[in-house]
Amino acid sequence: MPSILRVALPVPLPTLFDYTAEDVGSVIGCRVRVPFGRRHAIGIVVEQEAQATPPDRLKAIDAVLDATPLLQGELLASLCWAARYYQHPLGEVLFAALPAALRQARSIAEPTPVAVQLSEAGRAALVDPQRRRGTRIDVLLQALAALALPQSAARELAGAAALRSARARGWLEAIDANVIPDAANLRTLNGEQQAAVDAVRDSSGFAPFLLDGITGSGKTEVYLALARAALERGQQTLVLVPEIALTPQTIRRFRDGLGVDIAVLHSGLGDAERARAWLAAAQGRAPVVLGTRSAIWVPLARAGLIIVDEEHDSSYKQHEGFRYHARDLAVVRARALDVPLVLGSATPSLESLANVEAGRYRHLRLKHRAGGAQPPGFEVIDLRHQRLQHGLAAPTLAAIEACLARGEQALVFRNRRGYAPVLLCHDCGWSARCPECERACTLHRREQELRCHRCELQQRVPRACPQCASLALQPLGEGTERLEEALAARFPDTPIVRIDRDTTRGRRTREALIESLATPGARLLVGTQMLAKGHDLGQLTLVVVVGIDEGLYSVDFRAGEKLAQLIVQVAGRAGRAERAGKVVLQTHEPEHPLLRALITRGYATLARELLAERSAAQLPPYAQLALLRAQAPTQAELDAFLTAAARATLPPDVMLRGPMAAPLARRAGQVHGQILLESERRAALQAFLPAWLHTLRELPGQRHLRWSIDVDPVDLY
DNA sequence: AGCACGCCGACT
DNA sequence: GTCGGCGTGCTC
Repeated sequence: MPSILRVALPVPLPTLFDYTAEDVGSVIGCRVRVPFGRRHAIGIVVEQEAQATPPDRLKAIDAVLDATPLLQGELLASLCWAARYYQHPLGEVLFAALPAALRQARSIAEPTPVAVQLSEAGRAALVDPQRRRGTRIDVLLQALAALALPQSAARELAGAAALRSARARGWLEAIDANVIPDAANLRTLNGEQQAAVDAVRDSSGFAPFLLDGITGSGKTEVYLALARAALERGQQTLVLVPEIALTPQTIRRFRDGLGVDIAVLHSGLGDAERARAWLAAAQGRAPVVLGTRSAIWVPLARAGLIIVDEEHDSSYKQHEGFRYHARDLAVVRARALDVPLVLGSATPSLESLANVEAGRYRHLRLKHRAGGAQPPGFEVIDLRHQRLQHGLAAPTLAAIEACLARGEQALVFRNRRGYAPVLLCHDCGWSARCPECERACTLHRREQELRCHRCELQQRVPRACPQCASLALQPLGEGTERLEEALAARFPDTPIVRIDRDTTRGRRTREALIESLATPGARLLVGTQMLAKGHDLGQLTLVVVVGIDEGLYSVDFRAGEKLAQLIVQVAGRAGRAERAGKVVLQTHEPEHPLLRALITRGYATLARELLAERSAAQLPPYAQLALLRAQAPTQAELDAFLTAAARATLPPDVMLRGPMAAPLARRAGQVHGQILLESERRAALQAFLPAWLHTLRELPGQRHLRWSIDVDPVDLY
């Protein structure tokens, strides 16, 4: 019987397209090639109904491209849910979830084996007296004599060439990576860790947990034990980590801890590799999938557990196009898969803490540092009336000096790279701005460049002010480059390592730099966010945080939460078993309530206070937001659209604020504006949005206009 | 998003 | 006389 297929196509249209097909069987979730306008396109079937006499005017599909569905069951349902929730066209959502290699008509790459062991021939070769010893192949055979290795571990051990030639000689054979080798080396858990593991392991079905553990408390050990337990039940674990945390160090930790090959998904991967990891997960061959934000869309044939590490991290929110939040979707998927979910953080988001308060998540706490290290103490340095040397106060420098004199290591943290965030003319007030987006340009002195950190646009540094020809151009404020220079001048005999995006171009240099930190001895580190988490920085006993005042004065309602999280995360780098670390905070507002609360009462108490403020002000997580952003070449065109949008008839429990100018209202020759929708009830907002967006699409005069909707925006820019 | 159709300016 | 500018409209 012929059927009608409802097909999602990768176009920014909020509709599905219907086609006819003859005798295709069940093809929901399969890719199809279809005629579309005057061209052909690849789409995904999302609905199918048998119909003896299809209405004419429908075109027929060209071909079904998959024998088995690429997207199915729970994943397809979650994707449909996300498309509706984030108000994004389903076709684009489905294609965003597919690895690029599968978005085309190409057939699926043959999977490669994920673990290797010695074959019969390999065992014979091992004892063959004729065979040369001490070669890389020999090393490989010796290692495999003891136990099977994940392919990646074998490659790392002997090199790709040796692996290839050993396989060519028939000495190796592929085995199922789900065989759990004895190589897993899990550390013994302390009582708190064990209690957390037990709580999750004893849960059944969907069960969300907030694993709230201070830095150094060993959250990763808990993840490993849980993943191991899932492995023993023959189930898969999906682990999400923030962008900057997905390092070879992290991957190795999971692989060595579990003794299985880890399927890694991140942006740096080639199309083929990505497709292979994705398919391995889909077919249930990958026992553990580790990835960043987009890995939330991996299909899991035998799901057992989802883990979101550093769940407060804002890199889980996609900032353009399909603006989803991977942490929130982890909840959706865990529920649909009926598996436990562990959200881990030393500084949980207020959203997750509110879910704990509401009884929706269970709260697991790790209050002690593994190995008995002391938590660091805080010292606030009042910058008022102080003479600063390149942003550093005398007491700060004294603390650094004392630390170095003891032969210990200090970290100076500044969340701005470059030399100075602003270049200002002292005579006329001109400042260097990006010609594209009008933002202040950062001075990079070594390269003699002005760079825009938003659009990465580069200009030469002018010798004189372009406006008044004065030579009095002054760098204003300090970035990591300037701090490094100032510290090098002040402590000429101490080695200084700067770690930011400028000094770590290329993955390898960053790893090398960080590994060089492990050697003992006095040393100064200067760095950005990159240093705030994930890495083991060795022997720090002092952390100095520069530039926190910017966070205290920000208009963003989440600025306080973000600043507190940053300070706690950076502070977590300090201290070791024998000696408690110290954290120096420089500020012009030593009495600021947020700082006082954080230092005297700690993050948990501060978070509770911030939640009370959010509740009183009716802000998230106690209100739901959606932000309409629009841009046009002229103010008139923008205003016409936004005022028309604001005229909508609202349901009683949805509030509309605006139109208002966006922060950075003019950039790239475009005027930006926005409208904010608020509601106490998620359902009310969700019910209103589709109709509203429908009327927006119908509005006339959208020739030069671009607009988008952001459900649950993380920053209102 | 593509890709066509369509109606107005400077070129072999 | 045409090549091509991008405005506008459609895609089952």
